[in-house]
Amino acid sequence: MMDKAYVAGQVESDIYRRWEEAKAFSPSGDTTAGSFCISMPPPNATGQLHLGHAVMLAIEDIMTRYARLKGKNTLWLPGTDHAAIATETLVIRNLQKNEKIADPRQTLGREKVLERIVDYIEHSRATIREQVRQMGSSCDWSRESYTMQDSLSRVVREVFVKMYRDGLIYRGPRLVNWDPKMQTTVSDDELEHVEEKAKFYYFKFGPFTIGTARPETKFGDKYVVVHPDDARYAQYQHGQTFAVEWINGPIVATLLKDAAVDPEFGTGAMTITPWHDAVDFEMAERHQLDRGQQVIGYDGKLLALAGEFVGMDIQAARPLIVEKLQAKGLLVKVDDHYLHKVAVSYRGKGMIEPQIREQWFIAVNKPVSTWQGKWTGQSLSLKQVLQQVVREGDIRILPKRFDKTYFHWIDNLRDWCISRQIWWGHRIPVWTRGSEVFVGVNAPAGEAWLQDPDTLDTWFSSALWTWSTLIDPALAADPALSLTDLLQRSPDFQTFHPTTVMETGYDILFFWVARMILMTTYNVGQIPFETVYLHGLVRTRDGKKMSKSSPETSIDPLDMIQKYGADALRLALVVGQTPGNDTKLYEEKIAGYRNFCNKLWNASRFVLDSKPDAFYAGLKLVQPEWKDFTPLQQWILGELAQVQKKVEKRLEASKIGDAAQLLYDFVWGDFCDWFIEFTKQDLRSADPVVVARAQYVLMVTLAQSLKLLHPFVPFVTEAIWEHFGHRLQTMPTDLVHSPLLITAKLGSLPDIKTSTKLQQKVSALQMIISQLREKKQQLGATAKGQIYVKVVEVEAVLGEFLLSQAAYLSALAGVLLVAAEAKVETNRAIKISAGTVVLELLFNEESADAGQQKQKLQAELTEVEQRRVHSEQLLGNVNFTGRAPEAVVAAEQAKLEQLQQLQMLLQEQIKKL
RNA sequence: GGGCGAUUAGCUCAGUUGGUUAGAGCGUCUGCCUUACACGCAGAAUGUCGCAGGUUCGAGUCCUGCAUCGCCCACCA
Repeated sequence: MMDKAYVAGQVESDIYRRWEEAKAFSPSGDTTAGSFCISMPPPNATGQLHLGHAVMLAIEDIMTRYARLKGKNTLWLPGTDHAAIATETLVIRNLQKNEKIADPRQTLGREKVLERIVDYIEHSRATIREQVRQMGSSCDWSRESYTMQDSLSRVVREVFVKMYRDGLIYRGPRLVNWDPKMQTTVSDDELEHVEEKAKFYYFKFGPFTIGTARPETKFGDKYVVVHPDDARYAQYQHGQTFAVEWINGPIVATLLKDAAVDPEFGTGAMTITPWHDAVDFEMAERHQLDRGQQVIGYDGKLLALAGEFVGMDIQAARPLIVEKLQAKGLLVKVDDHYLHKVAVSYRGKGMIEPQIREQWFIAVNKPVSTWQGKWTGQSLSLKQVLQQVVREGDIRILPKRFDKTYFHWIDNLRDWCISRQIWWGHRIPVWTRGSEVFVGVNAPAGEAWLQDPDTLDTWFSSALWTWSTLIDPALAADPALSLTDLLQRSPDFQTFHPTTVMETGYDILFFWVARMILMTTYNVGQIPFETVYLHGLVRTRDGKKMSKSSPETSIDPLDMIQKYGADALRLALVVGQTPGNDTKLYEEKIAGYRNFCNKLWNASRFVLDSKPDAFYAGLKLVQPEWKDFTPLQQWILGELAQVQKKVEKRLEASKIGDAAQLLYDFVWGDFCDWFIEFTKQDLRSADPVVVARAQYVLMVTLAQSLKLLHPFVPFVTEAIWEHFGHRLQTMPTDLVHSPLLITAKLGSLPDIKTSTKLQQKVSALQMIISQLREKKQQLGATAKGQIYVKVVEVEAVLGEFLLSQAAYLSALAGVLLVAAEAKVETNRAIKISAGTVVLELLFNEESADAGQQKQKLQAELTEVEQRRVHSEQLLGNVNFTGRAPEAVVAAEQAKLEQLQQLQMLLQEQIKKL
């Protein structure tokens, strides 16, 4: 016997364990229906599961379970990311806070700090693993991967070496985004621009007046730049030199003309500081100038060049520098309300100071790729390959509009700085000894080699994720094998790459998705995935981002799972979720889907437990033929088949929310509210065949619904499935299935004929029932006893149908239906229009005021006439028939006929009164 | 500055290639513990579909402009 209510918390972990024990998450190995693979975007190995993860897991699990249901050889590969900067910062901060070590790097040294990080990660990875399980994720844990595991680290080094030898990775002095707080570089994409109100200063610079918001960088400036077409400066020549009295004394400056200067801004003249500004750096490169001098140190303090300001913090020095310039009579004016944006680090939120440093880069514009797509023979740059694979449709991005942002991003893409000055991560496989340089997968032999202290950008290793995780770790341990060997000999790679879908948040399209395409096309010669499904952000009810800083607005997925179950949370996250759009989540929504789970549970309870075991014991049923089913049974089976078709279509079109909604409506509406209620009538029958057949249809419909629902709500469906076992023994054999729902195949129900005619008849029946219920409720207060309904006027076929279903009609509407000939005591008439039918129903209620009645009817008549006229005009219009589809014309004609009929009926009645 | 998206019931959102009287859930109101479910059943009320034009027999849906909100990108020092 099933419990009265479904309590998710009591069964979920148990069910998950059973799935794992049955190894249900591993690929079946049967590739007849094709293979399917998703690489799980690795959550950071730090931290807790948040709603972003939850949406990702829900969507991917639905895709995965659906693939399994369709019999595909399915793999969803889980893993975690070492999250270099985030993790290192966190561990360092913990050491400072908990162990009072002021400067852990200094005190402990590289090895010890790394040990602490590894300890920390081991612990938090275990946590996140558990949390991923709680969502019901059916990923294959036996293949769990981690960016820092040996096999992946090896691949990282292989790729570095390959790209270095191919001339794509190089080292050079470049302007980088330096984060003085974290003491590392940050990539362009890891920047955030924050609006800030500042002062904007105008200074005399020789004959010019220049504008700047950063006087503290200006010590070494010796170039002033204007726009080539600026009439105000037409008298000066490009390259002309002149003497300037500047902050720390007289200098010789040079004038440059460059179109990058905006003549409208400030005075149209500026000085450049290549060492601390990206635009200036590019301008210096363009005119082949020297790169100037470093003014600000890596610690964010002024250097010797600043003269007496040396060692000062920028913020503190700025006003003093301005003061000095003013004293020298160089300050022209100050604009106090200057609004601009400053760059801060996405991770640490520290102010970014551009600096020139020696860094490792990947060249994106160098034409070297051997990409074997439709462009064999051409030599393409990495950038071009990135564009081609999406433009030519090898990779499809959902929603499509993100193509544009993607292309735009690529257009502006500069060489990717891959080195980071932190310790946690893959160390750059480059060793030096004096002037010797060694680049290799393993350390060079011999003494005194020093390895580059920097590590690689986290995204370097994540960019390899779709395939580095499919390489057999045992093979990767063999140094004799080349990267090509590893790929060719790893069965998982051969079976599952390119992966089917990359499902992730649109916020990391550039960080990650684009880089996977870049690194995979180049190093493997394959696309990493066929489709990119980008989900949106989860927001609060009023559209705000959920953040840790305001815990009262944010929802903890783990709390919700505990309270409402993982299934409810999954549905709440997925219904209404369309690719690329944000969704709002709030507790009532989750509660609503919890209710649905309970509804499903109870409907199942009715189906499975409404008859005692003894009843089933005596029952031996053969599979009924189509004609044996009652019209209502045929109807529900037809609806079910149709829903299945639609759900499959939506899922294949990645419309996950729509598919879920469809099933929700079918189960709650068609199945529970109507079919089960209709069926109660059959179950009361004295004829065991009638009862058995009714039970059969309930079972079949429920079983198939459970299969369809399983990807969305795996726990409750599996829990119900468990109770199916002993009941199914009495059912025809084609329903017998695997003991676990997770491994069941969807299949399709045999011999179902969906009929639009039948659907129309049933919806007419439903509409009449609804309207009778309403009428009954209206009369409820006054009417005593039974209400008699007489079918007076009805289109022949439909009328026949309605009369044949009279028992159901009267049961569900709570009215007693009498035969057409039966006497009716009083004569108050109401009309019910239902689809293409007009019924007149008579109630034994007190006779109403005739005048009032007439007035009402008259009003109705006028409306009907208007609609009739409109309809006639429409059909009379040539364009209408010329352009509209036939079905519309037919419908319009039917509507017209009906209106004409109704009009006559009304006229007759008015006459009678 | 450039690009993208959103605007439909009190709230959160559906609305397929233009086509019957624009839908759902939550909330509200009314009546029900009808032996699957009160996490429920039955019923009701609520909409100038952001604004202004245009195309069309017909526009929530297509076009133009405007407004408000949100996001992304960008080198105005």
